[in-house]
Amino acid sequence: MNNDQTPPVSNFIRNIVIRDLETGKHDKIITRFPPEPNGHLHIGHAKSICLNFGIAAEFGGTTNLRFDDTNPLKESEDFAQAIMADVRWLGFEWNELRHASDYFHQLYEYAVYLVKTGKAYVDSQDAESMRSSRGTLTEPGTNSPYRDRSVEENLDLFERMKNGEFADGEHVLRARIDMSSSNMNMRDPAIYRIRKVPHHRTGDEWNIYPMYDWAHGISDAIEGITHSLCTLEFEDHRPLYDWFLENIITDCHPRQIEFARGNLDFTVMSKRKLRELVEEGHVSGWDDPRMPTIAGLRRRGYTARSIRNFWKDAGVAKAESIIPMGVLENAVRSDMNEHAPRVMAVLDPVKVVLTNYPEGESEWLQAPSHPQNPEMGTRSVPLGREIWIERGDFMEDPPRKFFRLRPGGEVRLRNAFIIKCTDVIKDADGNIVEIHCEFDPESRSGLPGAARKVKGTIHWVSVEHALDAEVRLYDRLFNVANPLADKEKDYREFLNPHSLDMVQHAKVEPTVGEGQPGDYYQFERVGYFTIDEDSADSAHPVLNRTVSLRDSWAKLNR
RNA sequence: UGGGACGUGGCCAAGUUGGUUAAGGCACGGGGUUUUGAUCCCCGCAUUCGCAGGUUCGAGUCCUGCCGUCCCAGCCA
Repeated sequence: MNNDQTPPVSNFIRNIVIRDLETGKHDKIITRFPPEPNGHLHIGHAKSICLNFGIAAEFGGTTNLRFDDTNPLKESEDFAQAIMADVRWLGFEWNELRHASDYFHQLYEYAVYLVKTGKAYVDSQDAESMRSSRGTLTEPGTNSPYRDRSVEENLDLFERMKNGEFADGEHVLRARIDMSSSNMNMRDPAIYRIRKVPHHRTGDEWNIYPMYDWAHGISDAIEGITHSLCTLEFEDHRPLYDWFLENIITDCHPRQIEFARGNLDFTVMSKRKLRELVEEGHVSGWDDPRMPTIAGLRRRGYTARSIRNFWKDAGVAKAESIIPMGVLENAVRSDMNEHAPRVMAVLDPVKVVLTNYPEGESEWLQAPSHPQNPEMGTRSVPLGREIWIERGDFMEDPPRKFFRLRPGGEVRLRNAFIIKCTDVIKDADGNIVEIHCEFDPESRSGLPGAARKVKGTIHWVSVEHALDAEVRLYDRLFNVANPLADKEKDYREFLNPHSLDMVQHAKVEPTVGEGQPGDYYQFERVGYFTIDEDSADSAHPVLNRTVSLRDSWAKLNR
């Protein structure tokens, strides 16, 4: 299957980079991943991370992690720390850690330069006036009455803005470009606003903070970025990005290239909505295993490798797309199939008594940790007279093609021997409480008799030795593919009430007790499960279902 | 109804400066192996590239028109 060793996939950005290297425009590629520390990273950010770090690494270049921390109202060091942890967990290491705030002085000096060259002015209209004079999509804007202030006055005002002589909103520094531009971004965009609030890195040093457009391109130039990759909604900002770099003095002019975000169905991806889900308690936190956040996926059991492979498979292009959740699920299945040790666990247990097995005795069998990969070794699996099997693996009156246990029928116990159902014990209400079986000693794994063919093989766990586990069965967070499609209804109305199904007393093999949080297993015939961080007691582990196994039997019965 | 962008099979997506059989993955269908109805292995799956014209010996690749979808009117990023 796909893995990191797989050859790179062609895409238009990679082609541009290759060409720039061939033509000698650049001899080293430098990219950056520029998150705003105002929330947690999600699977969509992972696409950008894989792209930025991946493309630089492929061509021997480097990537900086740069926090776009220009809005102290929304940002915090906690988010920054979480973001760094997520990037590293995904498997990437930045060349340099930078912050837009590292450049606040340079950004300010460049702004002064812009004022001096007559290309920026202090506007003293209030926000409302600015909005109304900006025009509309089809009508040009009108010039601010303050647009033609003298350079001296602008310089004085801007400095006083910096010095904290004015209140928030009193003035704003604007670039003097073109109020009638068909591109709204060019209608004298604000480049500095007054915000008399402390910044998580610069404290109360500044009373003014640069806007994204001003800070971003210049930060790129300062760092010598060669290719500034961003998402499609910034396409309209490119003329501004270029205008700024053309109107200050710099010998570096990175190329901004836009690509489409990666959307997934059955979830929401906007930071605002994810925050709402957390703050309103619809999920347990940013790392709730149902969240599309990196932290959530990690806790769910997704491996970093599977996420990288997912984005590699999805590709990079400019067409907006929505990728089925099944594709992401397939990426973990594929990765875990290769690496997860196999183990047996019964989620919905019913007791089976092997009537011809000696009472009071038990034994330890050796079972392969991974049948297709002997190098993963074996583990010891205990077996006794009483075992748990999956309730669904027995039917009194089964439909056609049911290969599991039935009255009088035979089935193989995985890694053990063949058993035959001889009796079914029920309670007063007719519920099955116990199933009696006889085992065939000749059919033990390893013996010649094991070659005997029976139609089905089921998993089981020794009653005496079973660990009592809490298993959390996760499903999609929403019950519709696109929770935002319905304009009449709020996306929260589509939250899937069954996205978490807690199983309190699942029975698992003893081996699982040796695992640590983050370790994952394949529960044979069931799915892939990861030990949760809530797992404190090795005798009572807590496991999250990352994803189920493919189930063509269930599909057949749909 | 201003501007910017996108439209290749169910979902992604590759398609070098037009050259002739339209990659690959996922999904799907069929077959085989199998002590996981998993995995794995075969085979199949767009006479066609949003639509309509045009240029050309030849067009997904060029031109024209049309249709559809997305983004932009924060002192957010």
